[in-house]
Amino acid sequence: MKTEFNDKQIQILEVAQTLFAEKGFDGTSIRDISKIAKINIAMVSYYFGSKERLLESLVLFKTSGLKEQLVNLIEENLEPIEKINKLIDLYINRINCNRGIYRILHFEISSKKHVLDLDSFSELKKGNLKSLEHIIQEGQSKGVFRKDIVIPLITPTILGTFFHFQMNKPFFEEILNLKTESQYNNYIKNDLTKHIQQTIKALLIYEN
Amino acid sequence: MKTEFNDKQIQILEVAQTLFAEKGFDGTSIRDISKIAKINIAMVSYYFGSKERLLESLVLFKTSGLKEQLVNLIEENLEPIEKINKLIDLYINRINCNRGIYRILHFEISSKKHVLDLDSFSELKKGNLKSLEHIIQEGQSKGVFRKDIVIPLITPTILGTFFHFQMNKPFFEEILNLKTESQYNNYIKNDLTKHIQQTIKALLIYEN
Amino acid sequence: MKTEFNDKQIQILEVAQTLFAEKGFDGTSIRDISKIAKINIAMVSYYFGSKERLLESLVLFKTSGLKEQLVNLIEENLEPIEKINKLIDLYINRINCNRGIYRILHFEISSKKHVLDLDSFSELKKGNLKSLEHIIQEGQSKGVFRKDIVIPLITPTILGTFFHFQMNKPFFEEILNLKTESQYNNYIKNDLTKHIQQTIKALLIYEN
Amino acid sequence: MKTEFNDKQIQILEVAQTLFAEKGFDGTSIRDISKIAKINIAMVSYYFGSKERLLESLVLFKTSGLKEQLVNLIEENLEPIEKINKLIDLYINRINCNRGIYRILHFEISSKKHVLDLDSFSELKKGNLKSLEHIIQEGQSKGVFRKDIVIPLITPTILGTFFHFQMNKPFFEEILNLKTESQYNNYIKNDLTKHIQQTIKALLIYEN
DNA sequence: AATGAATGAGTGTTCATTCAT
DNA sequence: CATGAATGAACACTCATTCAT
Repeated sequence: MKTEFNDKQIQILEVAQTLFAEKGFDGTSIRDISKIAKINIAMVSYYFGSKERLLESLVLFKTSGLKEQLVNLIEENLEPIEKINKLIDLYINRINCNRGIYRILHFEISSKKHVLDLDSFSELKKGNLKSLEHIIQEGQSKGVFRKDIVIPLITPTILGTFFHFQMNKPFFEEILNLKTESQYNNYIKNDLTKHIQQTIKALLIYEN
Repeated sequence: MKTEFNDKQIQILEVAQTLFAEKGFDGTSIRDISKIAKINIAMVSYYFGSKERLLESLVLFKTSGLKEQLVNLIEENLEPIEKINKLIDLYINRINCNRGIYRILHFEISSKKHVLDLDSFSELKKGNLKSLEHIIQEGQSKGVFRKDIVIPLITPTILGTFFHFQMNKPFFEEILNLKTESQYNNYIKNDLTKHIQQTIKALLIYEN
Repeated sequence: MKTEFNDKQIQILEVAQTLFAEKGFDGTSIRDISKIAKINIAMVSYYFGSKERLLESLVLFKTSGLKEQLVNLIEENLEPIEKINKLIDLYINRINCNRGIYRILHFEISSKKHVLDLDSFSELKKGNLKSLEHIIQEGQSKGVFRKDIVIPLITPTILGTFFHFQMNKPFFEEILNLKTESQYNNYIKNDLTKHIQQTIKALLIYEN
Repeated sequence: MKTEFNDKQIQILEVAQTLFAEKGFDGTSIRDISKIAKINIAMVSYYFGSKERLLESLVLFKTSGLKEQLVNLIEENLEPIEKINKLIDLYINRINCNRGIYRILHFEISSKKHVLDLDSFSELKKGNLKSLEHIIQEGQSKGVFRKDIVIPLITPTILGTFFHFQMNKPFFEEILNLKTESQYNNYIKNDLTKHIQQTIKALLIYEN
């Protein structure tokens, strides 16, 4: 599958991301997409082949570059815990910018996995896990992280906390008294991120 | 909205839960439900009014009793950390048994909130939060929990970790080498639950 | 598959036959059918499941009864050659009344055979062949028909001649100077039928 | 309409013939043709004007030369019945090599007659008929053929028998136990051709 | 001379819902 | 009280064709 898209394709992908985020994959029709993107209905099939292949392209489009960012992070000259914190920052930032696609990737895909060719996404997840593993093992060999950590369960805690917060946006807006969109986004950037960082740090360092 | 359902309604609700879990709300048609539940297509609209109101009923039906369980937990004679552990156990157990509905509640509902009357669910979440608050404050006054905890963010970490694991089932089955359904379920009951408990304990107790 | 149809289904089947005859199976849309039959577009799928299953139903509907007619013919007290002539009459008459379906059966189905469940039609053809066989063997044992006849090739000559005439209707209207529909139909009933009867008789009796 | 085609046009025509034979005119899309012929989608419209005009060109392309063959046949020094037999051979051979186009010409064209400019094809048929007429009249004047023959109905019997056999290929493969393609083709070349020749001979000679 | 991009109209089918019985 | 029949709207997708280059 090609990974480069022209302007019109990108336009479609952006609209698709927004709508998928708002209404889910099944809840979004290509009519919706074409109407908002102001393109002909046939364009989606024409450019991407089908609605499902549009999703695949969207995944490819929006996840490109993450791997490089992680590799760069690993090679930075930072303490392990600082790398972890930066990685959490990176994750939340990226996902926050690409809400639609990540929501779909993590929560809609299980049922469609037989249909979608998402090996590339699986590879991405494995790569991410490897990066995390690398950082944690570095911390362990430096004697600052506990030895008995189940590394694959770290990511669910990082991303799961964030997603759960996002998915229950109206609820948290109410009980945390976040009245504007910017207050909400600031809360994510500051308080929620800090909470996740604190949680992971405690888990990595605290001796039960 | 009434909270009692007859046998046929319950039958529909159970099938709906299963299918919603498998294919999502939009991905499930009334036809699917009526075929598997072996009832007439018109029954869903007849009994519940519409597909969306069916979902509301499902929420009501499946979340009833949780509040009582939490209140009972609070009143047990246990150490705060033991209460937290038990609460995590309780959550994961319940959600694991009612996968469909919880998945929908947490990840599909935001987009439908304008349509669904989910005040009752919001109330439930607030009640849950209150129970958690109660336990944590008990631990704080006993001097075993840190004072600077943002309590509303504890639930996202507990549930988010679990959901993220669930939603990426195929991925974790592969990298954790869980070959059978029972191995997978055992991993949740033992390892994943322990991971979450450990995480929350570290967060509550560890002084940064 | 059920073989009884209600009024509306029959109405659809009749319209389908006409349109299939005029424009072929692929050339006819269910929109065309529904418009002319003055029914909702969804009715076709609703009643028959799909366009292809509509064709199957049409085959079933229009071929029913033929077998009985042939069996009755066999048992009549007639000379073999008279039975053959009557059988040709019967064929041409039936097919002429159900042009659409027979045309499709003989000329469109080969490419669709993997899709259509037409065992029943194949059975019909075998039954017809058996009836023909029976009559010819009777004639052979009476000493009036030749012994070296390849019976399965008789039907292609009977039906093929008729179909070829039909399919080239405009051509034959021109060269035979058949100006009205009734002239054309009369030509089939009299001259063409006689030609086919004469041909088959010559083939069955004439010693090379 | 021009009757000469360049290499690319011929390539398209060959592919079109194959696909029309397999799936019918309506069942074949320009996309199918262009994909298999490995040419641009727009080429068909560009070279031939439209899909229907492509069919017209195909007819022209594939029927050219037949007339000459027939004229040559007439002028050969053969007995009338031998000419008839040779003509049947010629027909079946040609048609067998150009199955697609003849099938369409005889069975799909009636419905499209308002659209297709097939005067040229009609001329061809008239020419063929004239050749047949010539041979038969020769036989009649030699006293070997009956005088009361309806000549225009001879062709339907020759071609119709063959087409009907072809169109019901799976059926005849089964009941005649023709297991391979070559067995099937041999049956046509030998048995079916002989059957048709015998039939026409009987018709032409046998006095009722 | 040839083609990639683009399109409006059309395809068969499924949807949640309504309604007469 | 319950349901089979029916429907209009929407679905994803394919069609033959056009047009700027």
